[in-house]
Amino acid sequence: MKTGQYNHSAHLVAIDCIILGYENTELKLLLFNRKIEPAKGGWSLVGGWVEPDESVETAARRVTYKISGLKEVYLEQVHVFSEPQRDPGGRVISVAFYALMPIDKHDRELVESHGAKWFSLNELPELIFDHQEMLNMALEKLRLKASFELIGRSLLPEKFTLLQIRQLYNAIYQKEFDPGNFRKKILSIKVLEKLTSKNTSESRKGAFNYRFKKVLPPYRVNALVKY
Amino acid sequence: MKTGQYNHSAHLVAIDCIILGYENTELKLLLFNRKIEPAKGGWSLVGGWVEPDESVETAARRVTYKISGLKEVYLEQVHVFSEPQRDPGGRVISVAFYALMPIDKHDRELVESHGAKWFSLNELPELIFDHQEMLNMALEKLRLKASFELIGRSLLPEKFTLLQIRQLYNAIYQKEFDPGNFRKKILSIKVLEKLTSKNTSESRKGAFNYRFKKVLPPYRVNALVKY
DNA sequence: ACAAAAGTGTTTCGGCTACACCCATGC
DNA sequence: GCATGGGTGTAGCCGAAACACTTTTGT
Repeated sequence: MKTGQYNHSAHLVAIDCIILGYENTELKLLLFNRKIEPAKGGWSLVGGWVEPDESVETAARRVTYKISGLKEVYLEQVHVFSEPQRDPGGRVISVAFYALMPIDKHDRELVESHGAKWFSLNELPELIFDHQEMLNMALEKLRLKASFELIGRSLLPEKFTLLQIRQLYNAIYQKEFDPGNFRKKILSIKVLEKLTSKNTSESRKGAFNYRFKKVLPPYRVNALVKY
Repeated sequence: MKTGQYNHSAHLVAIDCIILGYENTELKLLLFNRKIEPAKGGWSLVGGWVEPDESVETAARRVTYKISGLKEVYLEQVHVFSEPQRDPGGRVISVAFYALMPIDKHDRELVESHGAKWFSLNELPELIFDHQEMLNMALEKLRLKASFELIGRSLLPEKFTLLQIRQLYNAIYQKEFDPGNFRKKILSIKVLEKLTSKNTSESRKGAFNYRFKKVLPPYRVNALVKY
Protein backbone atom coordinates (compact mmCIF):
# COMPACT_ATOMS: atom_id res chain seq x y z
CA MET A 1 0.00 0.00 0.00
CA LYS A 2 1.21 3.44 -0.87
CA THR A 3 0.32 6.61 1.00
CA GLY A 4 2.13 9.68 -0.17
CA GLN A 5 5.76 8.82 -0.64
CA TYR A 6 5.96 6.22 2.10
CA ASN A 7 5.62 2.56 1.46
CA HIS A 8 4.66 0.41 4.35
CA SER A 9 1.93 -1.86 5.58
CA ALA A 10 -1.12 -0.05 6.87
CA HIS A 11 -3.61 -0.55 9.66
CA LEU A 12 -7.26 -0.18 10.27
CA VAL A 13 -7.64 2.62 12.79
CA ALA A 14 -10.76 3.21 14.80
CA ILE A 15 -11.87 5.41 17.64
CA ASP A 16 -13.99 4.33 20.58
CA CYS A 17 -15.75 6.86 22.75
CA ILE A 18 -16.56 6.59 26.40
CA ILE A 19 -19.57 8.89 26.24
CA LEU A 20 -20.50 10.08 29.69
CA GLY A 21 -23.54 11.97 30.79
CA TYR A 22 -24.90 12.95 34.18
CA GLU A 23 -28.50 12.57 35.27
CA ASN A 24 -30.30 11.98 38.54
CA THR A 25 -27.10 12.13 40.58
CA GLU A 26 -25.56 9.38 38.51
CA LEU A 27 -22.92 9.17 35.84
CA LYS A 28 -24.19 7.37 32.78
CA LEU A 29 -22.46 5.73 29.88
CA LEU A 30 -23.84 5.52 26.37
CA LEU A 31 -23.47 2.04 24.90
CA PHE A 32 -24.18 0.72 21.50
CA ASN A 33 -25.74 -2.58 20.62
CA ARG A 34 -23.36 -4.04 18.12
CA LYS A 35 -24.88 -4.99 14.81
CA ILE A 36 -22.09 -6.95 13.19
CA GLU A 37 -20.02 -10.00 13.91
CA PRO A 38 -17.96 -10.68 15.88
CA ALA A 39 -19.75 -10.00 19.16
CA LYS A 40 -22.98 -9.12 17.37
CA GLY A 41 -25.60 -8.14 19.93
CA GLY A 42 -22.97 -7.35 22.55
CA TRP A 43 -22.69 -3.98 24.25
CA SER A 44 -19.96 -1.85 22.84
CA LEU A 45 -18.60 1.65 23.23
CA VAL A 46 -19.66 3.98 20.50
CA GLY A 47 -16.98 3.92 17.85
CA GLY A 48 -16.15 4.25 14.23
CA TRP A 49 -13.41 4.12 11.65
CA VAL A 50 -10.95 6.89 11.12
CA GLU A 51 -11.29 8.14 7.56
CA PRO A 52 -8.29 8.92 5.36
CA ASP A 53 -8.71 12.68 5.53
CA GLU A 54 -9.52 13.18 9.19
CA SER A 55 -7.70 13.26 12.50
CA VAL A 56 -8.74 10.91 15.29
CA GLU A 57 -10.30 13.92 17.03
CA THR A 58 -12.38 14.70 13.98
CA ALA A 59 -13.48 11.09 13.79
CA ALA A 60 -14.49 11.14 17.44
CA ARG A 61 -16.44 14.34 16.95
CA ARG A 62 -18.15 12.97 13.88
CA VAL A 63 -19.17 9.81 15.70
CA THR A 64 -20.40 11.53 18.85
CA TYR A 65 -22.35 14.00 16.75
CA LYS A 66 -23.91 11.27 14.71
CA ILE A 67 -25.24 9.42 17.70
CA SER A 68 -26.27 12.35 19.89
CA GLY A 69 -26.93 15.27 17.57
CA LEU A 70 -24.58 17.36 19.73
CA LYS A 71 -21.68 19.26 18.25
CA GLU A 72 -20.38 20.62 21.52
CA VAL A 73 -19.05 17.68 23.42
CA TYR A 74 -15.87 17.74 25.42
CA LEU A 75 -13.42 15.20 24.01
CA GLU A 76 -10.16 13.97 25.36
CA GLN A 77 -7.82 11.24 24.25
CA VAL A 78 -7.44 8.44 26.73
CA HIS A 79 -5.15 5.79 25.31
CA VAL A 80 -4.33 3.75 22.24
CA PHE A 81 -5.33 0.10 22.32
CA SER A 82 -3.44 -1.92 19.80
CA GLU A 83 -2.83 -5.49 20.90
CA PRO A 84 -2.93 -7.43 17.65
CA GLN A 85 -5.58 -9.80 18.98
CA ARG A 86 -7.76 -7.28 20.79
CA ASP A 87 -10.52 -7.50 18.20
CA PRO A 88 -11.32 -11.04 17.04
CA GLY A 89 -12.63 -9.64 13.78
CA GLY A 90 -9.30 -8.33 12.62
CA ARG A 91 -6.29 -6.23 13.44
CA VAL A 92 -7.69 -2.88 14.50
CA ILE A 93 -5.86 -0.13 16.33
CA SER A 94 -8.26 1.89 18.40
CA VAL A 95 -7.84 5.26 20.01
CA ALA A 96 -10.06 5.64 23.04
CA PHE A 97 -11.62 9.00 23.88
CA TYR A 98 -13.85 10.08 26.63
CA ALA A 99 -16.67 12.43 25.79
CA LEU A 100 -18.63 14.57 28.23
CA MET A 101 -22.11 15.41 27.11
CA PRO A 102 -24.95 17.51 28.56
CA ILE A 103 -27.43 14.68 28.72
CA ASP A 104 -30.39 17.04 28.89
CA LYS A 105 -29.55 18.60 25.54
CA HIS A 106 -28.93 15.55 23.39
CA ASP A 107 -31.30 13.92 20.96
CA ARG A 108 -32.79 10.92 22.73
CA GLU A 109 -34.63 9.67 19.67
CA LEU A 110 -31.48 9.70 17.62
CA VAL A 111 -29.74 7.63 20.27
CA GLU A 112 -32.56 5.15 20.33
CA SER A 113 -32.77 4.90 16.57
CA HIS A 114 -29.14 3.81 16.54
CA GLY A 115 -29.74 1.07 19.03
CA ALA A 116 -27.82 2.84 21.73
CA LYS A 117 -28.76 3.14 25.36
CA TRP A 118 -27.67 4.95 28.50
CA PHE A 119 -26.52 2.83 31.41
CA SER A 120 -25.84 3.89 34.94
CA LEU A 121 -22.21 3.19 35.73
CA ASN A 122 -23.33 0.95 38.55
CA GLU A 123 -25.44 -1.24 36.33
CA LEU A 124 -23.31 -1.87 33.32
CA PRO A 125 -23.68 -4.91 31.12
CA GLU A 126 -20.60 -6.81 30.08
CA LEU A 127 -18.67 -4.96 27.40
CA ILE A 128 -17.09 -6.46 24.34
CA PHE A 129 -13.39 -6.80 23.65
CA ASP A 130 -11.23 -4.51 25.77
CA HIS A 131 -13.91 -1.87 26.21
CA GLN A 132 -14.14 -2.31 29.95
CA GLU A 133 -10.45 -1.51 30.19
CA MET A 134 -11.00 1.56 28.05
CA LEU A 135 -13.75 2.67 30.38
CA ASN A 136 -11.58 2.15 33.44
CA MET A 137 -8.79 4.25 32.03
CA ALA A 138 -11.20 6.93 30.94
CA LEU A 139 -12.66 7.19 34.43
CA GLU A 140 -9.20 7.39 35.95
CA LYS A 141 -8.32 10.17 33.57
CA LEU A 142 -11.55 11.98 34.26
CA ARG A 143 -10.93 11.81 38.00
CA LEU A 144 -7.48 13.21 37.54
CA LYS A 145 -8.80 16.07 35.46
CA ALA A 146 -11.62 16.77 37.89
CA SER A 147 -9.11 17.02 40.71
CA PHE A 148 -7.29 19.85 39.00
CA GLU A 149 -10.10 21.82 37.49
CA LEU A 150 -13.79 22.18 38.07
CA ILE A 151 -15.56 20.08 35.51
CA GLY A 152 -19.27 20.13 34.90
CA ARG A 153 -19.58 22.69 32.14
CA SER A 154 -20.05 19.82 29.67
CA LEU A 155 -22.12 17.60 31.93
CA LEU A 156 -24.47 19.86 33.83
CA PRO A 157 -27.28 22.06 32.54
CA GLU A 158 -26.50 25.71 31.91
CA LYS A 159 -27.68 26.68 35.39
CA PHE A 160 -27.13 24.47 38.37
CA THR A 161 -26.88 24.62 42.12
CA LEU A 162 -23.89 23.88 44.30
CA LEU A 163 -25.72 20.78 45.43
CA GLN A 164 -25.83 19.54 41.87
CA ILE A 165 -22.17 20.05 41.16
CA ARG A 166 -21.28 18.46 44.47
CA GLN A 167 -23.41 15.44 43.61
CA LEU A 168 -21.62 15.27 40.28
CA TYR A 169 -18.33 15.08 42.15
CA ASN A 170 -19.81 12.52 44.49
CA ALA A 171 -20.68 10.42 41.46
CA ILE A 172 -17.27 10.78 39.87
CA TYR A 173 -15.33 9.79 42.95
CA GLN A 174 -17.91 7.53 44.52
CA LYS A 175 -17.65 9.31 47.84
CA GLU A 176 -19.47 11.99 49.78
CA PHE A 177 -17.87 15.40 49.88
CA ASP A 178 -18.57 17.59 52.87
CA PRO A 179 -21.17 20.18 51.81
CA GLY A 180 -19.64 23.12 53.62
CA ASN A 181 -16.05 22.47 52.66
CA PHE A 182 -16.87 21.60 49.07
CA ARG A 183 -18.83 24.80 48.71
CA LYS A 184 -16.06 26.98 50.07
CA LYS A 185 -13.42 25.32 47.96
CA ILE A 186 -15.37 25.55 44.73
CA LEU A 187 -16.36 29.17 45.24
CA SER A 188 -12.80 30.11 46.20
CA ILE A 189 -11.50 29.48 42.70
CA LYS A 190 -14.01 31.93 41.25
CA VAL A 191 -14.90 30.04 38.10
CA LEU A 192 -18.62 30.12 38.85
CA GLU A 193 -20.88 33.12 38.87
CA LYS A 194 -23.90 33.37 41.09
CA LEU A 195 -27.18 34.05 39.35
CA THR A 196 -30.15 35.84 40.82
CA SER A 197 -32.51 32.95 40.27
CA LYS A 198 -33.04 30.14 42.72
CA ASN A 199 -33.78 26.50 42.32
CA THR A 200 -36.47 25.52 44.78
CA SER A 201 -37.16 22.05 43.45
CA GLU A 202 -34.44 20.34 45.39
CA SER A 203 -34.71 21.96 48.78
CA ARG A 204 -37.25 23.76 50.91
CA LYS A 205 -35.14 26.81 51.28
CA GLY A 206 -34.11 27.10 47.68
CA ALA A 207 -30.53 27.40 46.44
CA PHE A 208 -29.05 29.99 44.16
CA ASN A 209 -28.23 28.94 40.64
CA TYR A 210 -24.71 29.27 39.37
CA ARG A 211 -23.14 28.98 35.97
CA PHE A 212 -19.62 28.74 34.62
CA LYS A 213 -18.02 32.03 33.73
CA LYS A 214 -17.43 32.59 30.04
CA VAL A 215 -13.80 33.36 30.62
CA LEU A 216 -12.13 31.54 33.43
CA PRO A 217 -9.59 33.16 35.68
CA PRO A 218 -6.45 31.03 35.60
CA TYR A 219 -6.49 29.20 38.85
CA ARG A 220 -3.81 27.51 40.82
CA VAL A 221 -2.67 23.96 40.27
CA ASN A 222 -3.44 23.02 43.88
CA ALA A 223 -5.69 20.02 43.95
CA LEU A 224 -9.36 20.89 43.94
CA VAL A 225 -10.35 17.67 45.65
CA LYS A 226 -8.53 14.73 47.06
CA TYR A 227 -9.57 11.19 46.44
CA MET B 1 -7.88 -3.27 1.72
CA LYS B 2 -9.02 -6.20 3.78
CA THR B 3 -7.90 -7.00 7.30
CA GLY B 4 -9.69 -9.88 8.89
CA GLN B 5 -13.36 -9.53 8.16
CA TYR B 6 -13.43 -5.75 8.16
CA ASN B 7 -13.26 -3.73 5.02
CA HIS B 8 -12.17 -0.17 5.32
CA SER B 9 -9.43 2.18 4.30
CA ALA B 10 -6.23 1.80 6.27
CA HIS B 11 -3.58 4.12 7.62
CA LEU B 12 0.13 4.20 8.06
CA VAL B 13 0.78 4.11 11.76
CA ALA B 14 4.06 5.08 13.35
CA ILE B 15 5.44 5.63 16.80
CA ASP B 16 7.73 8.46 17.84
CA CYS B 17 9.73 8.27 21.03
CA ILE B 18 10.78 11.11 23.25
CA ILE B 19 13.84 9.32 24.60
CA LEU B 20 15.06 11.00 27.75
CA GLY B 21 18.23 10.43 29.68
CA TYR B 22 19.86 12.20 32.60
CA GLU B 23 23.51 13.14 32.79
CA ASN B 24 25.51 15.90 34.45
CA THR B 25 22.47 17.37 36.18
CA GLU B 26 20.71 17.78 32.85
CA LEU B 27 17.88 16.05 31.08
CA LYS B 28 18.87 15.00 27.60
CA LEU B 29 16.89 14.03 24.56
CA LEU B 30 18.01 11.59 21.92
CA LEU B 31 17.42 12.87 18.41
CA PHE B 32 17.84 11.27 15.09
CA ASN B 33 19.22 12.80 11.95
CA ARG B 34 16.62 12.05 9.38
CA LYS B 35 17.88 10.23 6.33
CA ILE B 36 14.91 10.47 3.98
CA GLU B 37 12.80 13.11 2.39
CA PRO B 38 10.89 15.07 3.39
CA ALA B 39 12.92 16.98 5.97
CA LYS B 40 16.02 14.97 5.17
CA GLY B 41 18.86 16.08 7.42
CA GLY B 42 16.45 17.55 9.97
CA TRP B 43 16.39 16.51 13.60
CA SER B 44 13.65 14.12 14.43
CA LEU B 45 12.43 12.09 17.33
CA VAL B 46 13.37 8.44 17.13
CA GLY B 47 10.51 6.63 15.48
CA GLY B 48 9.44 3.78 13.32
CA TRP B 49 6.51 2.07 11.69
CA VAL B 50 4.10 -0.12 13.55
CA GLU B 51 4.22 -3.58 12.02
CA PRO B 52 1.09 -5.63 11.32
CA ASP B 53 1.66 -8.07 14.15
CA GLU B 54 2.74 -5.76 16.94
CA SER B 55 1.16 -3.32 19.36
CA VAL B 56 2.33 0.26 19.46
CA GLU B 57 4.11 -0.54 22.73
CA THR B 58 5.98 -3.38 21.09
CA ALA B 59 6.95 -1.10 18.24
CA ALA B 60 8.22 1.53 20.67
CA ARG B 61 10.22 -1.08 22.55
CA ARG B 62 11.67 -2.46 19.35
CA VAL B 63 12.71 0.99 18.19
CA THR B 64 14.22 2.09 21.49
CA TYR B 65 16.09 -1.19 21.74
CA LYS B 66 17.41 -0.87 18.24
CA ILE B 67 18.89 2.53 18.82
CA SER B 68 20.16 2.08 22.37
CA GLY B 69 20.75 -1.61 22.89
CA LEU B 70 18.64 -1.38 26.05
CA LYS B 71 15.69 -3.66 26.65
CA GLU B 72 14.68 -2.14 29.96
CA VAL B 73 13.41 1.29 29.19
CA TYR B 74 10.38 2.81 30.80
CA LEU B 75 7.76 3.58 28.18
CA GLU B 76 4.57 5.51 28.42
CA GLN B 77 2.07 6.64 25.83
CA VAL B 78 1.80 10.36 25.49
CA HIS B 79 -0.69 11.19 22.75
CA VAL B 80 -1.79 10.36 19.25
CA PHE B 81 -0.91 12.89 16.56
CA SER B 82 -3.04 12.46 13.50
CA GLU B 83 -3.66 15.72 11.70
CA PRO B 84 -3.86 14.67 8.04
CA GLN B 85 -1.19 17.20 7.03
CA ARG B 86 1.18 16.72 9.93
CA ASP B 87 3.73 14.86 7.82
CA PRO B 88 4.34 16.40 4.39
CA GLY B 89 5.45 13.01 3.13
CA GLY B 90 2.07 11.40 3.52
CA ARG B 91 -0.79 10.67 5.85
CA VAL B 92 0.78 9.11 8.91
CA ILE B 93 -0.82 8.63 12.29
CA SER B 94 1.80 8.70 14.99
CA VAL B 95 1.60 7.58 18.59
CA ALA B 96 4.05 9.50 20.76
CA PHE B 97 5.76 7.77 23.67
CA TYR B 98 8.23 8.97 26.17
CA ALA B 99 11.05 6.66 27.11
CA LEU B 100 13.24 6.94 30.20
CA MET B 101 16.65 5.45 29.79
CA PRO B 102 19.63 4.98 32.10
CA ILE B 103 22.03 6.94 29.97
CA ASP B 104 25.09 5.36 31.59
CA LYS B 105 24.06 1.90 30.51
CA HIS B 106 23.18 2.41 26.89
CA ASP B 107 25.31 1.66 23.86
CA ARG B 108 26.83 4.97 22.77
CA GLU B 109 28.40 3.52 19.65
CA LEU B 110 25.10 2.09 18.52
CA VAL B 111 23.49 5.48 18.91
CA GLU B 112 26.24 7.13 16.92
CA SER B 113 26.15 4.53 14.19
CA HIS B 114 22.51 5.37 13.63
CA GLY B 115 23.22 9.05 13.26
CA ALA B 116 21.55 9.88 16.54
CA LYS B 117 22.77 12.31 19.15
CA TRP B 118 21.95 13.40 22.67
CA PHE B 119 20.95 17.01 23.19
CA SER B 120 20.57 18.88 26.39
CA LEU B 121 16.98 20.07 26.67
CA ASN B 122 18.23 23.62 26.86
CA GLU B 123 20.12 23.42 23.61
CA LEU B 124 17.74 21.71 21.27
CA PRO B 125 17.85 22.16 17.52
CA GLU B 126 14.66 22.78 15.64
CA LEU B 127 12.60 19.64 15.33
CA ILE B 128 10.75 18.45 12.27
CA PHE B 129 6.99 18.28 11.81
CA ASP B 130 5.07 18.35 15.09
CA HIS B 131 7.87 16.80 17.13
CA GLN B 132 8.36 19.84 19.32
CA GLU B 133 4.73 19.59 20.34
CA MET B 134 5.21 15.91 21.09
CA LEU B 135 8.15 16.78 23.29
CA ASN B 136 6.21 19.43 25.15
CA MET B 137 3.38 17.06 25.91
CA ALA B 138 5.79 14.36 26.97
CA LEU B 139 7.51 16.68 29.43
CA GLU B 140 4.17 17.77 30.86
CA LYS B 141 3.19 14.16 31.33
CA LEU B 142 6.53 13.33 32.89
CA ARG B 143 6.18 16.20 35.35
CA LEU B 144 2.75 15.02 36.29
CA LYS B 145 4.01 11.52 36.88
CA ALA B 146 7.02 12.72 38.85
CA SER B 147 4.72 14.69 41.12
CA PHE B 148 2.86 11.56 42.15
CA GLU B 149 5.62 9.03 42.38
CA LEU B 150 9.34 9.09 42.76
CA ILE B 151 10.87 8.61 39.37
CA GLY B 152 14.53 8.00 38.75
CA ARG B 153 14.72 4.24 38.70
CA SER B 154 14.91 4.37 34.91
CA LEU B 155 17.06 7.47 34.67
CA LEU B 156 19.63 7.25 37.44
CA PRO B 157 22.41 4.74 37.96
CA GLU B 158 21.72 1.81 40.26
CA LYS B 159 23.18 3.68 43.23
CA PHE B 160 22.74 7.37 43.68
CA THR B 161 22.78 10.02 46.36
CA LEU B 162 19.94 12.19 47.50
CA LEU B 163 21.73 15.09 45.88
CA GLN B 164 21.56 13.32 42.55
CA ILE B 165 17.87 12.56 42.70
CA ARG B 166 17.17 16.09 43.85
CA GLN B 167 19.12 17.45 40.92
CA LEU B 168 17.09 15.20 38.66
CA TYR B 169 13.94 16.78 40.02
CA ASN B 170 15.49 20.21 39.63
CA ALA B 171 16.09 19.39 35.98
CA ILE B 172 12.58 18.08 35.41
CA TYR B 173 10.83 21.06 36.92
CA GLN B 174 13.45 23.68 36.15
CA LYS B 175 13.49 24.89 39.72
CA GLU B 176 15.51 24.41 42.88
CA PHE B 177 14.03 22.21 45.54
CA ASP B 178 15.01 22.88 49.14
CA PRO B 179 17.63 20.28 50.10
CA GLY B 180 16.33 19.60 53.60
CA ASN B 181 12.66 19.47 52.72
CA PHE B 182 13.20 17.40 49.60
CA ARG B 183 15.24 14.91 51.55
CA LYS B 184 12.62 14.49 54.25
CA LYS B 185 9.79 14.17 51.81
CA ILE B 186 11.51 11.60 49.64
CA LEU B 187 12.64 9.48 52.55
CA SER B 188 9.20 9.63 54.15
CA ILE B 189 7.65 7.55 51.41
CA LYS B 190 10.13 4.75 52.03
CA VAL B 191 10.74 3.73 48.46
CA LEU B 192 14.49 4.12 48.76
CA GLU B 193 16.86 2.01 50.79
CA LYS B 194 20.03 3.37 52.26
CA LEU B 195 23.20 1.54 51.33
CA THR B 196 26.33 1.32 53.44
CA SER B 197 28.55 2.82 50.78
CA LYS B 198 29.17 6.50 50.36
CA ASN B 199 29.74 8.69 47.38
CA THR B 200 32.60 11.07 48.14
CA SER B 201 33.06 12.46 44.67
CA GLU B 202 30.39 15.11 44.95
CA SER B 203 30.93 16.48 48.39
CA ARG B 204 33.67 16.79 50.98
CA LYS B 205 31.76 14.96 53.62
CA GLY B 206 30.49 12.16 51.43
CA ALA B 207 26.84 11.19 51.06
CA PHE B 208 25.29 7.79 51.50
CA ASN B 209 24.17 5.95 48.42
CA TYR B 210 20.58 4.89 48.04
CA ARG B 211 18.76 2.65 45.64
CA PHE B 212 15.15 1.93 44.80
CA LYS B 213 13.60 -0.92 46.71
CA LYS B 214 12.76 -3.98 44.67
CA VAL B 215 9.19 -3.97 45.89
CA LEU B 216 7.67 -0.64 46.59
CA PRO B 217 5.35 0.01 49.49
CA PRO B 218 2.15 1.50 48.12
CA TYR B 219 2.36 5.13 48.98
CA ARG B 220 -0.19 7.83 49.26
CA VAL B 221 -1.56 9.85 46.41
CA ASN B 222 -0.54 13.12 48.08
CA ALA B 223 1.63 15.13 45.75
CA LEU B 224 5.31 14.42 46.12
CA VAL B 225 6.33 17.81 44.86
CA LYS B 226 4.51 20.92 43.79
CA TYR B 227 5.40 22.86 40.70
C1' DA C 1 -42.76 20.72 64.98
C1' DC C 2 -39.84 18.50 61.97
C1' DA C 3 -36.90 17.46 58.21
C1' DA C 4 -33.69 18.74 54.87
C1' DA C 5 -30.89 21.49 52.36
C1' DA C 6 -28.65 26.33 52.35
C1' DG C 7 -25.25 28.79 53.94
C1' DT C 8 -21.60 30.48 57.43
C1' DG C 9 -18.35 30.06 61.00
C1' DT C 10 -14.90 27.82 63.99
C1' DT C 11 -11.50 24.65 65.76
C1' DT C 12 -8.18 21.42 65.04
C1' DC C 13 -4.58 19.13 62.81
C1' DG C 14 -1.04 17.86 59.55
C1' DG C 15 2.00 19.05 56.27
C1' DC C 16 4.74 22.24 53.68
C1' DT C 17 8.06 26.22 53.84
C1' DA C 18 11.67 28.57 55.19
C1' DC C 19 14.98 28.63 57.61
C1' DA C 20 18.82 27.90 61.27
C1' DC C 21 22.36 25.05 62.68
C1' DC C 22 25.92 21.57 63.34
C1' DC C 23 28.94 17.98 60.87
C1' DA C 24 32.70 16.33 57.95
C1' DT C 25 36.19 17.15 54.87
C1' DG C 26 39.26 18.89 51.08
C1' DC C 27 41.46 22.81 49.86
C1' DG D 1 39.81 28.95 58.12
C1' DC D 2 36.57 28.57 54.64
C1' DA D 3 33.54 26.73 51.39
C1' DT D 4 30.50 23.02 50.27
C1' DG D 5 27.35 19.64 50.58
C1' DG D 6 25.34 16.25 54.37
C1' DG D 7 22.11 15.89 57.54
C1' DT D 8 18.75 17.33 61.48
C1' DG D 9 15.64 20.27 63.77
C1' DT D 10 12.00 23.71 64.36
C1' DA D 11 8.76 27.74 64.23
C1' DG D 12 5.21 29.50 61.54
C1' DC D 13 1.86 29.40 58.22
C1' DC D 14 -1.77 27.67 55.40
C1' DG D 15 -5.20 24.85 54.00
C1' DA D 16 -7.99 20.77 54.59
C1' DA D 17 -11.18 18.32 57.58
C1' DA D 18 -14.57 17.92 60.84
C1' DC D 19 -18.42 19.70 62.57
C1' DA D 20 -21.36 23.11 65.00
C1' DC D 21 -24.92 26.22 64.17
C1' DT D 22 -28.35 29.22 62.18
C1' DT D 23 -31.71 30.01 58.25
C1' DT D 24 -35.55 28.86 55.38
C1' DT D 25 -39.59 26.63 54.08
C1' DG D 26 -42.72 22.71 52.65
C1' DT D 27 -45.16 19.21 54.84
